Amino acid sequence: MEIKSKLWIEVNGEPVFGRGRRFLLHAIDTYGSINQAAKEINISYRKAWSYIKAMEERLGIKLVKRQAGGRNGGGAVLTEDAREFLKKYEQMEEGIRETVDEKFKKIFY
Amino acid sequence: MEIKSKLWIEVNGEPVFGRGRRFLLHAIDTYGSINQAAKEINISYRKAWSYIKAMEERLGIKLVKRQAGGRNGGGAVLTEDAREFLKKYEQMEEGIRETVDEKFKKIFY
DNA sequence: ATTCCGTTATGACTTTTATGCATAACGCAT
DNA sequence: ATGCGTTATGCATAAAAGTCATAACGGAAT
Repeated sequence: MEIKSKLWIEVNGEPVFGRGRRFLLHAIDTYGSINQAAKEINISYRKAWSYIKAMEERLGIKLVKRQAGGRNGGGAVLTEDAREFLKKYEQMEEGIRETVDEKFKKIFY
Repeated sequence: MEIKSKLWIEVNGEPVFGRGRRFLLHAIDTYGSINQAAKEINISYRKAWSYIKAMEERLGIKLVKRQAGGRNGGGAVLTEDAREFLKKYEQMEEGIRETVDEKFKKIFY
């Protein structure tokens, strides 16, 4: 038996950001490619792409600058806005899970 | 833009308890009927029933004593185990949402 | 006994959501 | 021109969630 917690941000009742999307943006930042990033975090490119599309639409912010074609086939990089958002979210998340786990152990064991 | 958080318990990777189920058990305790409880928390009887079934199977604990037929058509009451579990979960949940909301405001505003 | 009532119990269907597949378009480098 | 690995999407399929209809129950009133 284990405790799980989830944290996400909504806009107009629609989810726009959570742990999965955080991993995705992070991986894009690392690998410079949506495709590569998706593989790395074990989701399909299709899904990654849908995530990004939805995030950008709902947030009204451009998060990923993409280029199809060109040297190495193209790629993707995070915008400054994305980096800022990511940073805030990570701060947000930090400590929450630990708090939850602690509480769980204290009560259920 | 708003923050959302969710807390739930899993057994073997399967969810067994969360806020919705907490409301359900609580309502059953109050109304003495799954049917009535479901209406009260705005879910279908079918869903409520599925919840209970899954919880009991996965937890391996009898949570709701039911009777079909009889005076007033029957009804349902929580077992002692259910009450205990509910109590622990509520302790668990207490304070978490507040912590999250606070953190969110501090960072995003 | 028979009927009535509100309940539990489930199967079957429908709708929605998520996932996966196939394919087009891109543009630099060779 | 051709090749390469990428982004970009429509479309089909699968899975999950939700809805609907109906059976069975058993005490109480008739």
